[in-house]
Amino acid sequence: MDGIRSIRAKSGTNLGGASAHNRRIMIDALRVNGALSRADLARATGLTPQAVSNIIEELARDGLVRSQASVRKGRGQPATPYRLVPEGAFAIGLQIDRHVTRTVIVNLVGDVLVKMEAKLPPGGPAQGVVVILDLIRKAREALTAQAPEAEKRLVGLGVAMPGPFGINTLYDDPWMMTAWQNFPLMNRIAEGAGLEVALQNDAAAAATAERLLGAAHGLDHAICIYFGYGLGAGLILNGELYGGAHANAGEIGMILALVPGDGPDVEPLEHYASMAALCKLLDFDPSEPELFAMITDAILRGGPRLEQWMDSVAERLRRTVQILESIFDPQTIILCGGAPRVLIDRLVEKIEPLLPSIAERSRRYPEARLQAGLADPWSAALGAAAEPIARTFDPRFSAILKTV
Amino acid sequence: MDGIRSIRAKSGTNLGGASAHNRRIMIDALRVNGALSRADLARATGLTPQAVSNIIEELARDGLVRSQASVRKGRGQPATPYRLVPEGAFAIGLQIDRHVTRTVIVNLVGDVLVKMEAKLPPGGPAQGVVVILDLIRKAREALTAQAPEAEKRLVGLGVAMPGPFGINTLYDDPWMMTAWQNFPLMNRIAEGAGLEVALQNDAAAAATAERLLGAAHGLDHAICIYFGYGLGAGLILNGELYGGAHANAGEIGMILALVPGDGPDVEPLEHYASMAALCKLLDFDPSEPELFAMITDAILRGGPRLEQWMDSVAERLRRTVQILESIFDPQTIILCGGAPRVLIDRLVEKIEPLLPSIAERSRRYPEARLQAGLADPWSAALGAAAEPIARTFDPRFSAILKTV
DNA sequence: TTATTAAATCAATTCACTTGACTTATTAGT
DNA sequence: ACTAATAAGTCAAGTGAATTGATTTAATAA
Repeated sequence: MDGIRSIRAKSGTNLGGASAHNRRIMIDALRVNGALSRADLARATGLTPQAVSNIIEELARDGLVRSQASVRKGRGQPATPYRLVPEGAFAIGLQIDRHVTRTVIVNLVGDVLVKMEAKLPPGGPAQGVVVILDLIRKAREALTAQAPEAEKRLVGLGVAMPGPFGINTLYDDPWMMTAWQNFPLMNRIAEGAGLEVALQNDAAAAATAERLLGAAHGLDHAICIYFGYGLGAGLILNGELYGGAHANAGEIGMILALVPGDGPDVEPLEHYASMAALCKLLDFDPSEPELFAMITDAILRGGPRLEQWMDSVAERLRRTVQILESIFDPQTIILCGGAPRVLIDRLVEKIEPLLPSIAERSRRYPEARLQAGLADPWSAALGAAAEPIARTFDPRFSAILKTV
Repeated sequence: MDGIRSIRAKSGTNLGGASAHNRRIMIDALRVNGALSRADLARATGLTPQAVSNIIEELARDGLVRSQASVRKGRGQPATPYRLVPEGAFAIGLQIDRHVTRTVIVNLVGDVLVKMEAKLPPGGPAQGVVVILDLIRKAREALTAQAPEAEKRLVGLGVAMPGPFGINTLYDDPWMMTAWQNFPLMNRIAEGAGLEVALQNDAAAAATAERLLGAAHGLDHAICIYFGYGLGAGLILNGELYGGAHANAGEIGMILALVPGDGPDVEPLEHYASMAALCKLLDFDPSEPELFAMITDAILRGGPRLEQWMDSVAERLRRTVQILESIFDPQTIILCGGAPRVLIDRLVEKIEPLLPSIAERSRRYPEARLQAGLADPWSAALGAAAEPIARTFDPRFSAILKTV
């Protein structure tokens, strides 16, 4: 179809693109800095005070920002700070996991307003999608009960699923959800919900959440290692989530040998370091509703088998962190996950001390080389909800350009 | 100094930023597609024909593009294609290596017009900078002899040096050029040459060269593994070189254990896979002027020691490729280097077959998963020269924004 | 009390892209 | 050979968001 004219070019832009960008940086600045006056915004963004005034006025009219009491801070007319209005926008997040689906609704600042989950029937996507659409409907009803005007301000629906996408049989195993990926799920959900739908893998979603309201808040270069049922990484580069050429970037669970002593038939990292591996070790059923509590208990009880597993996982992750630092030179690396808090915290402890790398610079950031992030069964769903917010309001190159 | 106002915000933009971007995408489109009519450009970029007409007219006035004979291609008025004018801009590249410094001057389309090198005196940067400035002066004289108008059209001077930067003693070894990095070299060169100066590590420079005129031409997601005296990677993400938070991204030479069988005291990858390691193996003096010829001879002669070394390097790089594919999901990976052609080609051969990864998709690009790129002692210098061209003419997010 | 400083606005201007009508040059079809 | 259709490209007026420069407002310092 594009065989006739296969001209490769980037998109142009115009006044509208510039204007859209300026609106986004205002919202971004308020999100990162809390509350700022127009004069502050003008200085920080390089725009003229007049331009900022016009933009803020418009954003206020749209219900996205609001002034608060003016503050005297020295000579001169007192400044009127503006802040984001939490009820300015809402977004739905949906996580589709192996045995369960979860939905979350957040507002502009990332407050969670609705949380609901449902068991997925074993019949595969054709039956699953019915459950999913029903769950979304119920969540929206709950939202409307809390905030009657919210429906009008829904900016999108984000979906998080285990990756990688578009690869049918790399390893023919139950670790991947092949059937789900081949089903036209996004179309069905978009139709059913009447919203813009975007798909991310779990790790990317978790990174989106970390950036909106977690440890990566305001950072432009951060790597989030997502320790969930599988293992992945969300890459925040230049302030944006990086997806690679086919939206599968960050699949660190697929990495092979890492640890001294590994034999030639070593399996992918994910087969050692993941909740799936832990469930196998403890002989827990991953579909068990009380899984998180059971794992938390098991870790608190301790025991040699578990300690040994955590030590070996920590050793692999220590190597992984060193690789990621060498490759990305990030501000920080965040270990987060759809895993119990204790597990993430214990792993971060055990991964220290880190291996030498280029991140070992004399003048470090406020940020540590490695830190713990969100650890919650809901973190992927939360990240899915963060995606439409980020896509609508975060400054991004692609938001400036025309769509051809 | 910024303790008083520590407001974190992104820059805004205006008509000027949009306009600058549109000029850049025109040049980019012509670079990638060869020659295009205004109508083609309008369709490909999403701008109106009128806007394209104005921009092209201006670029032609500035001597950056030129029309060629019009072509009839069916019904309708024949199109007038435009192409880049090679003499529209020039840039100087400078490579500072352990024992030698090289300079290259290229034009807008990447033709090499001048190539010169000089031995670096052992006295360190204070004496080295004299040699360097003298070399640059001579190169410019040679340029003026060829193209009298070129001096006015010099857009900058790129410098390539071994990284990492800003890290004094990670490994205290002669592999790094600590003294050089602590010397205010860039200031001295900028003063001496009267040009904008930018610093990259060798691998980043090589990637810049691959993108301007090598295997990554027109690709937006490519990883260039640079096999030189050290080992590094240049990361082309979203069409731009990615430098990380501190310009040290891509230091894959620092990665530790990789290969099944490595012991716990494994050294960084670079100590196995690099020209430095090869020189050690063959007992060659790296400062030897005929080094490349000697290595080429040695490889053509073959021998068990060399084969074994290449096998082991190939095994490590195979793992590295699998890691990079898993992490970046790129369109392709390019093995290039300041190393003899035969070595690069033999390594690419030996690295095949690649390990399974997410890059193993059914519908591959035209591009292979792994391919050989530029292999030349001059490739880092060439890349250094490509940097100012890229910075001045390539579409980039930061080029749209105001400088605060 | 006055001068200084800073926030914020008003009104006019600018500039690059867009819009819509028009010209020019070629081929397809009768 | 003529006419209609198609496409490239231009002309001239219009648009919209940021800029410019003057002005107003409200605070503190001297």
